[in-house]
Amino acid sequence: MNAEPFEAARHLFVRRWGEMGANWGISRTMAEIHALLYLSNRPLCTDDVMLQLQVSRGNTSMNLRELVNWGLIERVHIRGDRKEYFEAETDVWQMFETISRERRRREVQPIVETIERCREMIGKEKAALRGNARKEAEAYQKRFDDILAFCDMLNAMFNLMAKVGRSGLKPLAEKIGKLAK
Amino acid sequence: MNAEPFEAARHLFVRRWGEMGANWGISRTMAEIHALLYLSNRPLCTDDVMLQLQVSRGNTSMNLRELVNWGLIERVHIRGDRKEYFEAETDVWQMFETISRERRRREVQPIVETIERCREMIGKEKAALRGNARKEAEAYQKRFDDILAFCDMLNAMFNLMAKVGRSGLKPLAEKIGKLAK
DNA sequence: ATAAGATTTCAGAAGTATCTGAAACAACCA
DNA sequence: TGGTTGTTTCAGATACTTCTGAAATCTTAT
Repeated sequence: MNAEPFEAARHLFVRRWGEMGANWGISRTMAEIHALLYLSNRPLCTDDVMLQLQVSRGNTSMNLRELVNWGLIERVHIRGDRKEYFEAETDVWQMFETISRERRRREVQPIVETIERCREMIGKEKAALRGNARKEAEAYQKRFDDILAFCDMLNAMFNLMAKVGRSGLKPLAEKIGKLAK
Repeated sequence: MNAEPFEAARHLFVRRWGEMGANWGISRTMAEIHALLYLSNRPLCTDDVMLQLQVSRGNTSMNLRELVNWGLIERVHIRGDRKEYFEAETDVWQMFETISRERRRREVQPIVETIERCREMIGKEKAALRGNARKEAEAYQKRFDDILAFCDMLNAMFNLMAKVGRSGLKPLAEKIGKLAK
């Protein structure tokens, strides 16, 4: 029996996951490391990752740390071994919750704050305006408000999905039903 | 009255929208152009964009074309003017629908196909395996299946939101309720 | 203490993505 | 047809991101 019968499938998956990461603003290597750990049935150490992906120690170290910061993998210790090992979260709904929460906190929140600020800036000017200029101010406000409302709704949806999504559509429907009343 | 009372707010918004784009794998300039057009109450031409954002003609032309390809802006013609003008979609739910559909088609679909292929590769090997190796094959399949199931669910959610999201939570709840039955 | 093993850091190198500007092209007009 | 205006293209330049590797740091065992 081949010691690595799944190598081909794993390579394929790791490569694609890396490409996806690159498309979505996550470094290719970080995504590849994540894919590798997601598939692995045992914790891996820095050298395992270096060997599999052919990347440098420094790069591996930095990306592993970043993945730990994101909460997508954790450090685990193996008795009688001084090395640190890493293990990925394998519940995809938990992964979804983690990623969406982090990205919202890091990247969506600042935008929302900026847009609120933009809205206020227009609000202050509006009082002094008449006629066309006032109309324009209102149009600007509407555009900002539309985005803010959309963000609220999206946010609510993501929270709900993270909370009850894994158990299927039914509990989700009930929750939304209650919210919508 | 100042001809541009909203300049500050617009600049702020354009800058942030550009940063967001950069974070999410969309070129900063493309996102900035989109922001500019989203706020504008009239169609803008290439020179307007060049002037506002201080970017070259070539860059502007390429990014405008890309935005048209995405379906986020359209070309409009103004009578008696040979120049081409551009106008953004301003319905944020329509924007959401367009962006999520395009990104799924371009970026999620290939991953799903790859994972299905990975699953099959394992499936083929599995028949010949016994004991531990078989267990491992099943573990691999489970990981792939989990992601596929998650993608299906997410896909369904996005379709629903695109369809009924703009009218609030209530119709969404009803739709999901029906689906979940 | 100190030596060996493991990890982190970061300056500079390598690799990507994006942008510029000028030339080629296209559309229209007189 | 030739001239004018507007648009697209793309090779090379620039800017940005990611990676390497070796030195510094930390950790543990003796």
